[in-house]
Amino acid sequence: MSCPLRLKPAFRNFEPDELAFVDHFKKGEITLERGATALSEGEASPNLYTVLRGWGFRYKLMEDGRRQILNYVLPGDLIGLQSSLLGEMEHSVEALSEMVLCSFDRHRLPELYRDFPGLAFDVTWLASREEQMLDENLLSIGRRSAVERASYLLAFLATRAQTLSGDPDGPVRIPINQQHVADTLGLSLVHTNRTLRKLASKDFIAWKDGVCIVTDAQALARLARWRGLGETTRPLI
Amino acid sequence: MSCPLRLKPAFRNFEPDELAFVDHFKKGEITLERGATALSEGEASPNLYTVLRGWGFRYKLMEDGRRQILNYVLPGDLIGLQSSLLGEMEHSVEALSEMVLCSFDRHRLPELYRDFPGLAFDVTWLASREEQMLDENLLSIGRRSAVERASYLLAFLATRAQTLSGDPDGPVRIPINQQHVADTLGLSLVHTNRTLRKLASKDFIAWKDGVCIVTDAQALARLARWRGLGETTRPLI
DNA sequence: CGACAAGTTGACGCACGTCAAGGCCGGTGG
DNA sequence: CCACCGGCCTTGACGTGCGTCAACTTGTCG
Repeated sequence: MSCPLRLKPAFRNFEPDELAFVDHFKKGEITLERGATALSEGEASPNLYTVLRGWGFRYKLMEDGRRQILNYVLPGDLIGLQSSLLGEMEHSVEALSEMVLCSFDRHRLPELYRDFPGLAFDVTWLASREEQMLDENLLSIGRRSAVERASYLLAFLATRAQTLSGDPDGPVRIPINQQHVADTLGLSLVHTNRTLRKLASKDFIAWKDGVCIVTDAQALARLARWRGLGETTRPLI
Repeated sequence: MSCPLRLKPAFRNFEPDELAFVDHFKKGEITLERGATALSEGEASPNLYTVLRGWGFRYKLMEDGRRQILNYVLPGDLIGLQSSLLGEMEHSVEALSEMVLCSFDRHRLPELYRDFPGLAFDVTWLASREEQMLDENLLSIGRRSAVERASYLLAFLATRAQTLSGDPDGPVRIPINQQHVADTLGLSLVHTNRTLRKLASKDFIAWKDGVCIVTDAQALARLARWRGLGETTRPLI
């Protein structure tokens, strides 16, 4: 049951015994429709997942309906770690496209830590990287203008997608709509639309069939004054 | 060299061999003045620290000087993990008061993972908790109004301080000024001041000698529509 | 005494939010 | 075949929360 993701250059190579354990640790695969909820705020999921295919997003809701998207999840990302460690999810995860998840039994996480320190290190690595992304996101929402924020977000997502696909240039298709962008940036839908139109008029992006096409990620990064991701190869559980 | 922090009820108990390793892992103690920088963006620090005493904050800067405070660090928090795992700090840490740090050699982290899975688990736990705090912070900046944001921040910091002190009520002294609040909330200094005055006029907080006194953390939490921290006892490295 | 850090307040402008309407498109049902 | 609908994007008009500029206060330190 070898994982097709492992072949990608973005991921680090594993030792045979590590691979054997991960296979063994794996419970099964789950397919989600676009719009389906992978994990819900408040639940104590028995599972931990690695995204194999598709896009999703993590978000929080307030009682009165205000929604904040915290980050996006792409293939190779680990989700549900919070509930595994802290007992309960404090955010939800929803699929943006059809999504395939690889599920693990969270009760066997101590086993992983006991027998495979290299993999345990990788779990921490992934958590730390998520933290780093959140830091940049916080800077963006707190201190960037609307145009800068939108530019940053799209450059960020395009870069992540490019790293995965291995094609650092060329247009990227991001399966989100403007409501997602608004809820990520902390802006209203109307103002988000006006902001995105500015980027579209410069031909940095385009909207088509309800998805965003990023045609010039570098220009967006420059506009946002964003340095880019310090990408090295990464682990995959 | 037993740590005075360990005696506090907020932290979990350790096994003797774990304690022995942590002692052994420990390189020394560092004292920082108020305003001193513990870690700098861009550097690859050879150290990992646990805060023993005092307050600090993590922040990022943009080239043009805009500053965003990401989170605050209190006793028991681990700092410098990013640089240990990902190679380089993407944020800085500055002391808000005199601060004592316990330093560890980051090159020995693999050793910790290899021989003490329980401690490795704890490191991940701390990273995951940090992520959870950032999530709430992001919701706050993205979706809460100025008054709600300020209320949330002060309730949050007061709660953390109370958990550490073991005194869940009573006034809390938070060693920050209004510029820190502004840079945390993503607001201007002037508007932050006006917002804080509203909270002060309701006697939820007071400013004195350049520090904030929180007198009614629960009222602040209610105002911010914040559910509070899901605090259990926590590990300490 | 001046210099500086930190809080406070008023006046004014702008970036953003809100309300409202309309267009485009694919899906569904008569 | 058209009628209707819902999801999504778009645009105009107008209001407001917050930013900016500027000045004053108070306390502390030299």
